[in-house]
Amino acid sequence: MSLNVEREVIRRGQIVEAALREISAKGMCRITVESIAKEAGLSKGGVTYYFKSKDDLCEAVFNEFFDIIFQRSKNNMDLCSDPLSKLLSFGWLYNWEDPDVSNGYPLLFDFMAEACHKESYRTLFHEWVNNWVELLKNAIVEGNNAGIFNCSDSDATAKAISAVYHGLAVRWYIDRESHSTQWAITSFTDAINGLLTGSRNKI
Amino acid sequence: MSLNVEREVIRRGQIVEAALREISAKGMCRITVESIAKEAGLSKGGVTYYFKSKDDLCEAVFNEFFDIIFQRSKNNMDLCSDPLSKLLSFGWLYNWEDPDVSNGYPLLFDFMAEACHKESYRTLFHEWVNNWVELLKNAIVEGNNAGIFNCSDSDATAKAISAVYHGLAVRWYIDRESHSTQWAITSFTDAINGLLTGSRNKI
DNA sequence: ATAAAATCCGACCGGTCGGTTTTTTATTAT
DNA sequence: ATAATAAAAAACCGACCGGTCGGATTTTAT
Repeated sequence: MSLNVEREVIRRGQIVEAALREISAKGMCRITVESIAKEAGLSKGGVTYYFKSKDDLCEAVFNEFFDIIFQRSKNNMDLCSDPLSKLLSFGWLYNWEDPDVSNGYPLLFDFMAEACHKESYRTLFHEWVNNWVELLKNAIVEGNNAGIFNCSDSDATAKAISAVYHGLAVRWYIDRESHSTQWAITSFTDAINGLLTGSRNKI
Repeated sequence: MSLNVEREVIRRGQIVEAALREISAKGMCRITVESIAKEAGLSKGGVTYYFKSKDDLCEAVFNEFFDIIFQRSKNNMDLCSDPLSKLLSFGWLYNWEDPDVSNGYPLLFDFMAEACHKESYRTLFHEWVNNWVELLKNAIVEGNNAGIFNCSDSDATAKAISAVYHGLAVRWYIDRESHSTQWAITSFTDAINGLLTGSRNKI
């Protein structure tokens, strides 16, 4: 019995990871249940045994993906001690060598395109952003208490920081010839500084 | 003859606009040549007479879309006299009532998802961004000359401003309950200020 | 050892889509 | 008026996809 459960976990993991690679490589509307099965090393029937529909599987993929990125972000931030470097600890998301990164953006873009037409995807996105914002907010409040920042609206500021990172990442990923990693990091730093000291947080 | 040309221009316009509405409403992978034809008020054969493939048509749609947005941005900016308000003249892109806006984002997101897998889309994106950056760069240089700004790297700064706007727009559009228009505008203003005076432009 | 349950396979079905071809209708030129 | 040409509609085709299902195989329980 416990071996069955074990196997189920393993199989679902295999399938989700294969689907993740497939979506990232080809895009959601160009993949099939069969191509995922092949990538996972089993048959179409095998996949449908664990996921009752393609949509079902895709949702699992996105959940997994968001989880991975968030966990890594959190772990990375926890390595930093001072509040400002915590806010700047997302530089790893501009690292091409990292498979989570290079595979991640196509996935994220596909997800957002879908989110325009699917309520459930929008709420998932909302939750993901929210987790992220909470992380940033904690760092901001910490900085406020330490007298480094002086943010009266930590929530809005955190949301803006998160959004700014995203915007820079889009350009960095899609139009890489014109948007270097250095450009992204410098822009990120400068923009965050502006947000921390901006009109929203003036007394 | 010239009457035929006239008609062809009109028809192609009809079809492109119908396709634009369809893509925006349903997403690229859920529309068909037939649904576009229906929306345009003619038959499948009528559409393929003017566009030899679906891909062909989609490319025309994106070209049209990028053109519209850029032209409106430019016109709007030209209404402003001082450089700073020129940089801030993109507020209309956070206006739900505007159909170009509410229909535009799903289109843009679909486009970006596709761009991950299609070289030609990436170059189109590059050109679009570049046009936009030139616009911003002009305003920055103007501000430099007037002694209002002091940007040593107007290109990188312009790119960052453009990217920041984009990032805020994504959140504003997809997770609207948590990201108000006021939030977007304030964030935009503060971030731009940070970019204009940031480390990149320090002597 | 054997029954029962879980797992996996691959053929198949209904339906859809993009693209092509054929037919019909409208327009133009002589 | 009629032939010729262009435009639009309709019919059709081949390919593909998601989901189902019967059965083979493997694992677990008795």
